[in-house]
Amino acid sequence: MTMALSRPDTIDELFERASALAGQRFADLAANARLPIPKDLRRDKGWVGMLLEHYLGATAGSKPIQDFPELGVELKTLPVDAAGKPLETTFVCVAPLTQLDGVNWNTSNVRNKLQCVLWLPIDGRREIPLADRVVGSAFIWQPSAEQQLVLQNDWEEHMDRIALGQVESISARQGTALQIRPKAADGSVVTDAIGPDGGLIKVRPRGFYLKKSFTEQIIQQVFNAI
DNA sequence: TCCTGATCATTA
DNA sequence: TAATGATCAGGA
Repeated sequence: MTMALSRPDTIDELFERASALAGQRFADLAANARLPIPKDLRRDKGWVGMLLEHYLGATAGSKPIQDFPELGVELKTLPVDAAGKPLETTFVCVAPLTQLDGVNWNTSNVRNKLQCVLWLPIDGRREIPLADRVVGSAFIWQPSAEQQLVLQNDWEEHMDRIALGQVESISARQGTALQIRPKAADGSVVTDAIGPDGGLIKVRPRGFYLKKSFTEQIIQQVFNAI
């Protein structure tokens, strides 16, 4: 099987290409891409995401923008168990910790990234060898008005705390759909943030993540529609 | 058993 | 360092 690796010109083309991956084993996809397949994901946590980006023609890069900016689409793999429940939270983007003037929900990176997402469920069961796991059925999601409101409320609460210098007291338990957690290579990585006294302090970088309960609802809503 | 906090690889 | 792609794994 040969896949085109160019950038898709339309959302339909992107969706068709993603749909064609359904049922395919990682071992075969990796072989066709001439990509070595690791034993497990312990030291290659982003391997599946990178593999599928390759097949879908996403631009490799580290820019804080959507995967398919001309289509306005963000690609997210979603590891699920046998019942189709998410096994992991979903990283959205890095949380801004300084220079918050003028930052609001409508211009936020979170809103931009989540406006239109091509979800690609994948078998994430650790008891299955990585090579034998398969890709699931892709679907495109745009948040409902209700979901947007939940996300906005969470985002605003988190950003309020950050602006008040309380970033270090933000727990992953906070937020209905959107949580804030550390996001770094290790404990040595630090960045500037607003401290309790209003000055700059050094903290572990933080990221916005979608909680499993939220992505589970997204999957359920698609399942119910079928 | 599940979730939070920690961590891994890569690129620019 | 900061962004991308995320999953790991111990403690609650």
